[in-house]
Amino acid sequence: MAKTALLTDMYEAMLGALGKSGWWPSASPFETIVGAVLTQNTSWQNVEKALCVLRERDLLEPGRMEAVPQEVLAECIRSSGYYRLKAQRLKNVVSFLRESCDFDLAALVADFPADRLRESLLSIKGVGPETADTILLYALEQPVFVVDAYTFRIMNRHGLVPEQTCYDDLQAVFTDNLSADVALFNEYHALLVRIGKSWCLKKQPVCESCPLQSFL
DNA sequence: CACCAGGCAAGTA
DNA sequence: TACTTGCATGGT
Repeated sequence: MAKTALLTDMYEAMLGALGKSGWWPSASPFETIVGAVLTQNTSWQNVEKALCVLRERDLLEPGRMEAVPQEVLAECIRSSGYYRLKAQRLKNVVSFLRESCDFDLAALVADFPADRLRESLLSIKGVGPETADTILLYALEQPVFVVDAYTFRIMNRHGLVPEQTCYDDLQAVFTDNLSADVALFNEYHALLVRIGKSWCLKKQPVCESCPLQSFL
């Protein structure tokens, strides 16, 4: 299929231009999950500050995050924006982890196939498709392709998907044409985000310096 | 000053 | 079903 070759060429172009990304930056799967919630519609720079505070307070561990009052948790993550909302969302996630696997993330993966696990994650208030897939790929190392606003912008901009493409359809473009490989999906999403940040794909035409220009 | 950032849920018509 | 709005800080 031609799309497979196109997607592979795009990947190689980005990797050649930017190099390996080394995602997800975190010390533990739980920290990755917390970061996934905090980065919802928020710059990673602001998320890092919140993660630093959580680390200092020794709260990047599910049992202690469960124990701390929500208002205290909210103050810790103030820099990440939507902080009252996200404190509630983190509490929801921690409750889910307690009830579903007693904080044993490996057991979570062992007990459910990835698609059932995705449904469970989506049932948590505050966990939508991107956050669920981010948790599955970067924290639980399942071969799930993460799609986000950058992915859509880039693919739409290059005429590869129509304007009103929904999350699942965009995700299918990748999963239907690439092998289900954790390392590949990890790096591919990371590269799309990094390209999206560096090359102004918002209003102007794609810059001449964009590694993806040749795919227009 | 305006605008954006690695979304999501709830409300409205 | 298909929009719209609230959530909120910090950088450019």
